[in-house]
Amino acid sequence: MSIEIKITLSSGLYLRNPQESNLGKKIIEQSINMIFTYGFESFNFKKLANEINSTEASLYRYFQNKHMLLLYLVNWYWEWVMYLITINTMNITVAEQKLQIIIHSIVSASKSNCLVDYVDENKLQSIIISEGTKTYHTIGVDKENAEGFFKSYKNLVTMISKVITEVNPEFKYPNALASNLFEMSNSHIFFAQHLPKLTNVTSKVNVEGEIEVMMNYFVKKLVLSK
Amino acid sequence: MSIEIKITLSSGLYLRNPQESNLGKKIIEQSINMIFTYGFESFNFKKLANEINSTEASLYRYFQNKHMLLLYLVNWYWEWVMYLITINTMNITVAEQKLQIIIHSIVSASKSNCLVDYVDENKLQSIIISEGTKTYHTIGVDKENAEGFFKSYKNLVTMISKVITEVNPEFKYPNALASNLFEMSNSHIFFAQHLPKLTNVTSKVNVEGEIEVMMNYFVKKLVLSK
DNA sequence: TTTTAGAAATAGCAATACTATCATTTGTTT
DNA sequence: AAACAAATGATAGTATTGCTATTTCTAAAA
Repeated sequence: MSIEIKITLSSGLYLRNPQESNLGKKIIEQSINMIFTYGFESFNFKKLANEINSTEASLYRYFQNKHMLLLYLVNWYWEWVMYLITINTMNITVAEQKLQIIIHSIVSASKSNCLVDYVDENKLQSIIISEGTKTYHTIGVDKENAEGFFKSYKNLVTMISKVITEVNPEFKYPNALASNLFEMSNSHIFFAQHLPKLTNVTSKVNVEGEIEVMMNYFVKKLVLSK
Repeated sequence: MSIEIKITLSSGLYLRNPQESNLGKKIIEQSINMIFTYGFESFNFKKLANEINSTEASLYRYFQNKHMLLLYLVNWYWEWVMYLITINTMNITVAEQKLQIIIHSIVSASKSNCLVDYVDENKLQSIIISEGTKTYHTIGVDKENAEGFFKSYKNLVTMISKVITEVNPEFKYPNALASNLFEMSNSHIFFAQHLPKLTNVTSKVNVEGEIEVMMNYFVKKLVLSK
């Protein structure tokens, strides 16, 4: 017996809830592996179906297409980070300290214990870093936003921005800083690995640690200095 | 008669230099129009060929594929911003002021006078905002980086980081801030239009102006405050 | 036991992402 | 003006992708 935690995601993201069947869980598990390994562009439902000994048609019963599957994974991640922040800041009263924990949660989300066995948070974070912004950099962004497909991200940013405002009610750009912290974390983990000239992270062994220090420094300067 | 300025781009980006023929120029001009209008995903060489009364095969003689064409456009933009910064800061000696001009150049690149008649800088900036990061968020990023396909971006960031260091030699993250300024500008122009909860830009009429103010504020706090 | 929902098997189709070949036009050199 | 090469066009073809549809099988619920 094990405790089963379910992340609740907008039902518009899928045709059939993948959390509620074996095949669904295999789709999530193996799609994470394949997108992680081969990238989103060369990933498709035929290859995934082969890998899990299912058929293309079966996968299309769960997700409209691969874009929706990616959107599902990305929403999962946003909810996962939200969950991490919520439990890690639960007993913290000092806003400043909350913000530090938020930064740590964003940068090191994948280092946390796994929530469900079929989701590899490590690979998932890597997917968000490389493919995450592709979910909204599409021609259909406004329609999908209206359908609530980015709600988890907006909630996350709203929540972080509230803590920023708690730290400094005068600060004018809490939402912008909140989204920037998330994007900055992703960008610089990617840059450190692939385009090191675009960052100042030098260590190869403790990329996340260095980025956390940098982001704390940025936040301190921006929100705390007068 | 007109003065013709050519932007020099790495020859690895194309098979045949599009700047050196009529067809080449039409490819650039019309691909910008089509990617701007329909997005990169639903853009392809067959549609482009139809639009300019050419053939698919002819386009493939200029670019290996549509990804390389996008990379070409993005490199063009990076060079264009570099050019703008260079001429706008030419006679400025105060580093702090240079940095302000850099921020203005990044945010309002499209507002500047056109360099060549077949490139619509306005649409090009919009493409960079929506599709730009897709050029390096691919499985082949390391190989393409080794071939120098991101050199223009790295040069731009290096150049900006030098000015940041000039302003404050103690500042530890000049490269990270430089790339972040560029990405932040793009992100928040996009967010203001499509996902306003992720930013604090409220005006619909002067998005660029507000972002410029915000970025100047960030830079001031980060680089100038002690 | 019947019903039924989910999944597998199979087929097929339109679009995409190319590649190859050959003919034609255009521009350059002599 | 003739000869040549380079660029482009026309046409065809292939493998893969992104789906949809239909029919069969299977296992669990009523």
